[in-house]
Amino acid sequence: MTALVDGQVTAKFLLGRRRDQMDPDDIAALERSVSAIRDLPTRRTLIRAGEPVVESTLLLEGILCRYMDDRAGHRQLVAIHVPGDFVDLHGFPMGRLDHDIATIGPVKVAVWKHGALEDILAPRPKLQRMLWFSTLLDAAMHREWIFRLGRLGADGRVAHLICELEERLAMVGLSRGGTYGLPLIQADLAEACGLTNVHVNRVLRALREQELMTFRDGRVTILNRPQLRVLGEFEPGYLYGNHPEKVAEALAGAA
Amino acid sequence: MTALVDGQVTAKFLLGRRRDQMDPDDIAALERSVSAIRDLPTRRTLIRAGEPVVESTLLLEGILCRYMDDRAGHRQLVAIHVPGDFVDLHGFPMGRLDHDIATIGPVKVAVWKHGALEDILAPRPKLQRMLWFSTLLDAAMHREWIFRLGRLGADGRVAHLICELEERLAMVGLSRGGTYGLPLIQADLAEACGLTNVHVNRVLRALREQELMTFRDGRVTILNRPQLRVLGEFEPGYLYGNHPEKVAEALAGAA
DNA sequence: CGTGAGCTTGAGACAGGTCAAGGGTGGTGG
DNA sequence: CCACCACCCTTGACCTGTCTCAAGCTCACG
Repeated sequence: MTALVDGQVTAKFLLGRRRDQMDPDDIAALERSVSAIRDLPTRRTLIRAGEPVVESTLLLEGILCRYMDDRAGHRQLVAIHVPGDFVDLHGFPMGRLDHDIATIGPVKVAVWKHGALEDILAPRPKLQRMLWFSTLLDAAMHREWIFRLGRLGADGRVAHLICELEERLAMVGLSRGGTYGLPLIQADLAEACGLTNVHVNRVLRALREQELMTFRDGRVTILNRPQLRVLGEFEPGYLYGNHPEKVAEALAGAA
Repeated sequence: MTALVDGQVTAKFLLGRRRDQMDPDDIAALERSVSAIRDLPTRRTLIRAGEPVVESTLLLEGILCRYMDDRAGHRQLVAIHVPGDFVDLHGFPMGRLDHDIATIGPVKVAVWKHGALEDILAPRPKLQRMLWFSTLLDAAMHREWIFRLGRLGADGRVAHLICELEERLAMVGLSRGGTYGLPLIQADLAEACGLTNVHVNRVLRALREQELMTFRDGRVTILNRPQLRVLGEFEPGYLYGNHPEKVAEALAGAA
């Protein structure tokens, strides 16, 4: 349990998206109804598929993932979450999840009991709309992942993911100048890209040799953003960022 | 413009899911606020990525798809829609879409102006929750498609899709006894499965020779449902059907 | 009866998987 | 302080699933 300054818990929620359109009273209501702040260790499963979920989780620090296992036990990541993401808000309207959620590194999260959400949302259709919107961002990213797996080769898949994470982390102030911390191992990248870890290793080498990017010791450095985006066929429109052109300029300037 | 008996437009919406939990007054409000019923021809693009969307579409008859193109112009389907699906409800909270929507065969749809939705949803948080839920079904299916593309081989991908469509069509009464109409061509299946049409053709032959299923002239016939589901690693939980065990029994009985 | 859209099959190429071995590094315990 | 171990990264050799290219077939329709 960590003490946080009032108004800080949701500080990154929808940041870079529509946070500026949120009603301050709605934000205050959300802040007031948090039921707990928790720290969780590395590689811990938070929620298992099928079990009833009675609370929802906003990621404050660290990286979480959602995944599904195939019969042989091989994991497919279906989402990677960064701070500010309302990770399992899907469980609120649905009542259970169809996949597992787990930490990758250590994380800090805030949780809301679904009952508390019910109470604050009933009289606040606009806030409910915002939460709805935030789950649709997940859906948009899911679609992009389908595209990534269905149409891109191994290099493109890795490049696309690295570009997406840069953009998302930049929105919440966690990526600057083309470099960001990413506490994944190569096997995690493989599970996100539908590849083997051996092949991800080769892809990373190729990207390094082409001087497009590096990924070492949990840190990504993008060396040639335009080329990396071409390789990954990355167009950030699906992230529904506030100021896509301004972000693009800022990033170009920083590179 | 087609005349429909009052109360029929949304008859399939959430059918087999949570339709029975919907408030009759909410349904009536939805019915009343329909702005048009339209018939659309084969292979027609309805909505293009990025353009502002001011109305949302409920599919009444036929099959629609959502897709994204890669740089070379190759299409990746990210969703296939069946009657009862509120296809582009995502555009209501989001304002625009990140992908295109097109018909496959001829379809009949109902459309709602977003303004009309705003009006009926403001005082109806429960209805808004239902619409939210329906978009999260799409997200759940997206996740399953990610799994399909990331972890299954060609046979499994096709098998999985065929099983999913059977289950979804059965929920709205359009699949019986393991057979259903599916007005796709092999190239559409390929675009949904991240494969080439040549390879889909070979996969279909293999599935036919193993007496698991056939697909000819726009009709699917499932010959060995248990084996097909094993091959596709298909578990219908992600479809959030009302009575998964009853559905399973009914289907087993019909086979 | 010709034409085109969709289906089918074959042969060869290649991306990525599989299996196997070795190397670096940090943590732990003797 | 060193030895060991676990975890992760790296590389090589070979294998296979899927793609590519190409040709022919079927059938509905004008």
